[in-house]
Amino acid sequence: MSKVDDKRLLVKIATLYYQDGLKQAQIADKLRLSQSQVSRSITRCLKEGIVKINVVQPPNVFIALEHTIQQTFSVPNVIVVDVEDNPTDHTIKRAIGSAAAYYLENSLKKSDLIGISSWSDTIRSMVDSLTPGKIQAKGVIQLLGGVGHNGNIQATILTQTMADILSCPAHMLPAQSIEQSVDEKEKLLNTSGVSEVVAMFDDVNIAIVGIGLLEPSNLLRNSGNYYDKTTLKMLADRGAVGDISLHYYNASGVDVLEPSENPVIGMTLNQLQHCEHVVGVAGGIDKVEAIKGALRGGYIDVLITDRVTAEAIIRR
Amino acid sequence: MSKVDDKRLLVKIATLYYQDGLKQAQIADKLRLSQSQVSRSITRCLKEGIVKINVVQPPNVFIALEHTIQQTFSVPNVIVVDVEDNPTDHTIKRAIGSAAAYYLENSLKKSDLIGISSWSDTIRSMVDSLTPGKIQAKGVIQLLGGVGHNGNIQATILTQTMADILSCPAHMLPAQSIEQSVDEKEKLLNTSGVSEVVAMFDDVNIAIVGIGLLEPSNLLRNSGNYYDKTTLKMLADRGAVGDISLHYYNASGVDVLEPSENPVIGMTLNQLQHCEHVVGVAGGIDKVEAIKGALRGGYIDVLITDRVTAEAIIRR
DNA sequence: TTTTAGACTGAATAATCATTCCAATAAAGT
DNA sequence: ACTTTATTGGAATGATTATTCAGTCTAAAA
Repeated sequence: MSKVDDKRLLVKIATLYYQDGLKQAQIADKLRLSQSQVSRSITRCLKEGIVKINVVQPPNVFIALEHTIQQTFSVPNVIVVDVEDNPTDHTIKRAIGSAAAYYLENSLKKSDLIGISSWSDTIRSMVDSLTPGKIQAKGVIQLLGGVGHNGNIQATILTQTMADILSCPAHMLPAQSIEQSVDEKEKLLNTSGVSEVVAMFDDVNIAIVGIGLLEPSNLLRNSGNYYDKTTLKMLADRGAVGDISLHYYNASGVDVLEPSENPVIGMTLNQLQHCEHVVGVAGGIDKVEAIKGALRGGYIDVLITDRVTAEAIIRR
Repeated sequence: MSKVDDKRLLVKIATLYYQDGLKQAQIADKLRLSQSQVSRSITRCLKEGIVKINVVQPPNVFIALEHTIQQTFSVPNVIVVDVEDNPTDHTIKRAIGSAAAYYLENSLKKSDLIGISSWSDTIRSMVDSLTPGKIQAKGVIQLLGGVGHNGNIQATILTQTMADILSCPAHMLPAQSIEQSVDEKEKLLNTSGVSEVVAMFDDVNIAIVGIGLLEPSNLLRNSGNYYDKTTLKMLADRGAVGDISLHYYNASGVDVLEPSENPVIGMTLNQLQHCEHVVGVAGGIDKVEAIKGALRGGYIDVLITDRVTAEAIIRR
């Protein structure tokens, strides 16, 4: 059989298969071949470029960018949303929040126990974008203390709102974010109300976390729940580039504090690494190094960010 | 939630499946979906044209056939595509459309102004096979009126779709195909909207035209844009064997109507002869005489047809 | 409000496809 | 001429994908 005839046969098979939608068995029957031959021929068509499959990339969808980040940092999934070229902080948070809401609404299972790190504007924006009643969860649990001594209840409200939207119980963490001392923390960890919630951390399926800078976010600053200048200086000296739930890590993603020196009540970085599914939401040029650190630390399973930040992440 | 997010997910799934070769189960796992969802999404991608599968007809399989037609009719180029022995009309149109798309994608320059005669199933099929974003053009212009009195906008849509695929402006011809009378036509030719477009006909580099029978095509019949019985009879009496853009010619390829009796707004046969590059797409045994006429008239620079029709063309 | 039709979902299963295995044949080397 | 090695074909099998089904939810209609 000549090479041309061979090729013609391949084209014929490919046409019948892809254009006419025949099953391999039908084609085999028609052309007096075995089904396996047809299967092999189709494979060959793909390899030899007789059949071309292309995925049309609509503008403002950035699969390639996502792919690059996934490869570079070994993150299972990255979602990049479109923003204009000089986005405001607010625009970014809205875009990411909306994408995160979409992601959650399409992937949440009723049996999921969701943990949220409550001091993030982006997560707040996500909650705003969620459609109440559309999906359910098993529960929402606060991954970081949020009842400030100065009567701040923002974080609690966020958790409760989300639980309402998902028609499930909310589990609050009745503690400050940062306790006075490690001793204080230990004591609190043994009080009822705190201990039950902390014990649930290991059951959290999905953790939704923001990624923060050394500089505290607006929400945090207003709450008074953040480290004092001296400690911040110390963290900076140890190379901290960002935080997740107030646990600071360096450029390689390593926690800069020993457990014994950490006064924060909340899910630890170590626990996060063992959590089944961690969704990290963060965007903005200033957060690039913080995000990279989080990725390197292997804390994130899905990164949701904006185009401009994503482009900055892959630039060295 | 938003349409963009929805599409983004589809594109991502399609990319992972077709480009990265992941199994549906792996994708489901990665994106936290069920395998069924992934399968259904892929089907949707195919249906919505997010994924395009093209079977490339290897060129020059029928060199002898092509060569004979070129010699016999002095056509610069003939492309013959393979079809089975008793092809359905639909099969033929798809095969030719796909070959035409391939031809276009490999020969179009960014500076080309493309004219399409909009009432052809084959051209529609070609447009379906084009991959959006793969190539660009300067513009797409409608060579034949397409706004029917009965609200028909098919032709307009085809032009617009093609322009979108080629990322270029579309130039519509806001007129019916066949006007009430020659007077009516003259009047319309002077209205703005029509005159600008008609003036561009001479700048068209590449005209893509179907070749029609005296009997109107399905598309035309449905639109109501065709001659009445009496006129058709008259055309037949004058020996009309086929048409290009509703301009009818006889077996020798000579226009059967004087300019003064022609109520059609669109590129004339004379203009077509002077057009740099005319691609004629047509197939089917019933079209043999119409195709021969078009070839004899010297209207076609590239004929794209199917094997069975080609064989019939060279049989006397 | 209740009803009904339609649209989704995921689990299970049916259908389809890819691959393995082995025998047969052909090509190349000794 | 006779191995040896490579290639090919097809049945059986294992893997993957599409579809069905039963249940849930939504939204329109009564």
